[in-house]
Amino acid sequence: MEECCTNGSLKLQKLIALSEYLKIISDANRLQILCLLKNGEHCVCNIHGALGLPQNLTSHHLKALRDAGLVTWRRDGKWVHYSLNTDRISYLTKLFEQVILGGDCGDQSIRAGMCQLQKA
Amino acid sequence: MEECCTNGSLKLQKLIALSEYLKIISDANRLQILCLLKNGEHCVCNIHGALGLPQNLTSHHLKALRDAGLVTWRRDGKWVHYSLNTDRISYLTKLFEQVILGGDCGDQSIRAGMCQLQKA
DNA sequence: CAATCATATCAATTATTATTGATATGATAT
DNA sequence: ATATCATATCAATAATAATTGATATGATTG
Repeated sequence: MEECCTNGSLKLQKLIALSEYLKIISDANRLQILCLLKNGEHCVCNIHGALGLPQNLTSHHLKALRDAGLVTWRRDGKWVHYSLNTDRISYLTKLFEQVILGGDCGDQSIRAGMCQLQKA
Repeated sequence: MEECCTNGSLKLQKLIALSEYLKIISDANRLQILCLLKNGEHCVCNIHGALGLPQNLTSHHLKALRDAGLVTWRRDGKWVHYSLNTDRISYLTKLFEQVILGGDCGDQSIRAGMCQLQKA
């Protein structure tokens, strides 16, 4: 049976995957980048201009988003344009719903309202 | 007009609030705690037992979740039982949807596909 | 009230991440 | 080819957060 808190269970794998994504998007600067990209693709210069971040820091955060697969990019002459990877955003959203909102933990070994130690 | 990337805008405030929540739940241990609490309230002993975490570390993470308002607790003799604050979870979910999925950035000063620097 | 149990707090350490400054790369224009 | 522009990378530092060990608190039991 699929369990929440058991080593190696599918639910735990999903939970850890979600945790990794959330670490990436929980940075306010990166979240702003994602938000900005909702209205279409932008070059790095626009992104760091809009957010008031130094260029290298912007690149650094974009790399994190790229590595997580949350954005894609294309080169256009001197410029590089970034876009949302909407498929990956959807996947992240699905994971969020499954882990945070989805049914109960599934761990039958621990029942609500019945403290294990209370029995002893 | 409500903007994404402008100082003090409502969207930015929401974005920062979301960022704070995500920092709390992006820790795998805390995410496991939340997941475990989906099947009802649990005492600290069950939580640290189920996750295999030391008692003090579990308390530490529970404090973070409490401070963020994501869980509530009640004392029951020697035990303390924690539960999800489902209202707050719903609010977090709403924020997530608004910031991540909601309409575009709203920042008219920067238009998709048109690099500011390109004009110069 | 002394002992014990469940939980919380605190200080110290370790680990992780963000930020900065300097430099490299890859493209275009002169 | 050289200069310049846009972006990326790298090393160093600064800032944050997780973990540990020791101790405190609050409740219960004998």
